[in-house]
Amino acid sequence: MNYKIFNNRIEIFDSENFNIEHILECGQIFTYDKTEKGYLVFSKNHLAEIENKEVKKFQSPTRAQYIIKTKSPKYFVNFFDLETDYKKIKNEILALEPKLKEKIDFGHGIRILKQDILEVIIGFIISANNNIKRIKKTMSYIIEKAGDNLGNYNAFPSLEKLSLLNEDFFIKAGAGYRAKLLVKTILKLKEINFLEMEKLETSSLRKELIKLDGVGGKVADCILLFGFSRKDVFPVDTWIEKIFHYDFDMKEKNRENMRRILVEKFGALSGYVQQYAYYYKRTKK
DNA sequence: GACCAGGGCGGCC
DNA sequence: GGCCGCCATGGT
Repeated sequence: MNYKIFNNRIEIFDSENFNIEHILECGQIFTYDKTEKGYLVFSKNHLAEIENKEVKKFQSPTRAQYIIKTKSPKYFVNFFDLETDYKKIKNEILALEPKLKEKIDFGHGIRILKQDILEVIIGFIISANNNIKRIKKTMSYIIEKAGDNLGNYNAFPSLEKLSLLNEDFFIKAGAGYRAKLLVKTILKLKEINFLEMEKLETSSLRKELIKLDGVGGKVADCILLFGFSRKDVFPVDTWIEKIFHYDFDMKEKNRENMRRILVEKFGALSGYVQQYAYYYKRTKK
């Protein structure tokens, strides 16, 4: 993608394949805030401030569309997946299923973030039978109360710090009945070698993730997609279920069966398709 | 005051 | 194995 990297910022010139609202509001991340100028994004101990310059079409194409202000530009080049060619991905999806054009056009600026695995695991355990506003609120409570202060913001707590928190803390954070699941999983995570896990193929890794408390098939798929960057998964939630019945006019009721059908159809493109479909269904009107 | 939210779990058959 | 009721709680 067309971008330039400096020592304290990244400039983005491609508004067709990068739209910060599409990226952040498509439900893949819960650790961000909307501001007057744009967005603040938190990941591990890093912070990025994204400004939309809203360049008009008749203005010079040498002017940046977005400016990502950060002390960690290299980290966010990887985080925002800037080296992946999304135009190519969209064309491959359309070749497979032309019906998806409206959904891809609607969320054309989506990019699948490369998030920290620990944050994704915690976030998506909280996500079960929950809504995004409340998930965000719970996550920011955890960061605010348990993360190291780094000046004007806090880092996401390390596994060590998380393991010091009890069920009562997560209930206060608003996690509800998921609080005890979080405590159990955090304890299990301390025994896991993440580097070894990353070597596993998707189906084996999925089975390992499901062993964690609060992680079933759908949450495992989200962890695989957003944390392990595996694109050969298709998380089926209540919104995808609606699309499956309405847009695709299929009568299958079992989510596990829907998942199998969708992954079989879209293969290595599944994760991308899921994001375009989800964002469209949840956002439009 | 229902109904819904990026579902998972345990009990029952 | 599949089905079903329950689970906390804020948003709408």
